[in-house]
Amino acid sequence: MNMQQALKQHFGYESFREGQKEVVTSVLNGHHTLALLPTGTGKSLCYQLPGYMLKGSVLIVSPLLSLMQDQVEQLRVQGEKKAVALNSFLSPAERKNVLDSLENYRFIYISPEMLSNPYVIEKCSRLMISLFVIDEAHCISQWGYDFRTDYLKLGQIRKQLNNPVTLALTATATEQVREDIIRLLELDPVDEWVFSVDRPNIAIQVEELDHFEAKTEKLMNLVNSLKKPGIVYFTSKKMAEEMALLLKQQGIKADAYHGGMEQEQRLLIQQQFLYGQLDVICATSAFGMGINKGDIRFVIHFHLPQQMESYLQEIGRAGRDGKPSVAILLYSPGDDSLPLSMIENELPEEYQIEAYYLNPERSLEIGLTDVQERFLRFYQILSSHTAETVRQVKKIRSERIAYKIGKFKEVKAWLNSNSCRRKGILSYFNEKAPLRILNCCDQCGVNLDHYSANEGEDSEIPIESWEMTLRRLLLRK
DNA sequence: CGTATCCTGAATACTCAGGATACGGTGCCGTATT
Repeated sequence: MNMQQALKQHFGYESFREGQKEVVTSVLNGHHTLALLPTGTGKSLCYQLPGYMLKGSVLIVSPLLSLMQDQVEQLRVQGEKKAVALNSFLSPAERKNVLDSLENYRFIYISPEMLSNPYVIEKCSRLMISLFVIDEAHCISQWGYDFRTDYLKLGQIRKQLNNPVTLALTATATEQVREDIIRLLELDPVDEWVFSVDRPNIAIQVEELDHFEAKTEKLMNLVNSLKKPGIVYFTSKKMAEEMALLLKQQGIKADAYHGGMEQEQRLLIQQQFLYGQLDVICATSAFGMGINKGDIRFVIHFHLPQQMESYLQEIGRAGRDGKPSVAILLYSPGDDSLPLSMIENELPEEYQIEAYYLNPERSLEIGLTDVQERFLRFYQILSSHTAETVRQVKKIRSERIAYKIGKFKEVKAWLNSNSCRRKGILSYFNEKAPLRILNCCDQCGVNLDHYSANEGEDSEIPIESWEMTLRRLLLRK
């Protein structure tokens, strides 16, 4: 069966979307592949289709339990029964059952943490793996060095799994991050498929306000007037909750979503938003990965993102249906402080590094957070000499902090620039400037009235400029 | 670096100014061996 037939048979599609064919072909030819496809392109098809055409099982590393459950659920709906999520939702008995019969599954989803378990590696190494997939592969670079260090082990694990053909998928990765992914996974040689991250139907607006109160007031006005549904991003859980409450009091169907809430509650809010019972989600960065909602009309940032990648990923949740949408970033003096302090506080301080390695018996007294403790434990392996470990970990710490501050400074530079916002984002991802579009950004000119709830359903909001239309027509085959 | 909260001392006020302090995001996982 060829690709086209398989596509029709298993997914019911007649044709591929941009990028899918190239990625699938590369994988079927047995090449390690890194694919950067814009949000909403149907990345899962890139490994599911080969899964049907190749012999063996597809092993998919996924960052979130909810994502895995969703994917398995979706496969079941498509009629695929041989799919399983190997994670802590399984009881010990279920887990043993699955591990003892891995070859019966065509699609196996797993977390990097679970896949770091030696017993699990051993079981998987006996499996015929047709394809090893890293979904949301930017997590390797973004989380691997500190927050979820098991991501850094994937290169080693890949070898223990006998070097299976590997596909790394992401929607946001700069050239540097892509290099990082390839190096850490030890993919050599590799086919890279990089498609534009631009989303021309999303207008980009940045607005500076004099102080915090003005920013809050602006937010209220925007949420009241803009066409919904929409997402408002905050850096603080508390603020997300307070603003959700404030919006509710104004009669807006809003609610909060963050990592501190009960799993059940998070799921409920997500479902309500998905099915239109909620219009506005006030969320932290916990919200969004794997959210498949096409009609999100606005994404507002009430706090500054830590890096351009996060920003692009978050605004990319708007307008997946291709209809005009808007991304608005609000900031006021002093907004730098929160991201900067979070960067500084994430990793252990120098004295804590010393205390942890030099006086392990006293390490409980130095008040390490969960993340700090795991960071120190992970890098313990660096040297058999304690003093050397301390020296190296201090170095890793300061380099990592400097790197993250550098990333944040890029956000600031973008904010303070006087040129086209879209051009700024694209050049950050090494893309050339796009053709001039209408309703591009605050620098090029954008009329927010177009995005207001009062604007009629059928009103046309121009996106294409005449130059673009002309070029599109000329290029048509 | 800001905001929120709690405490203290002033002055004698059903308070208030100002200092000290804490806090701020993302998620996986049997720390026994099967």
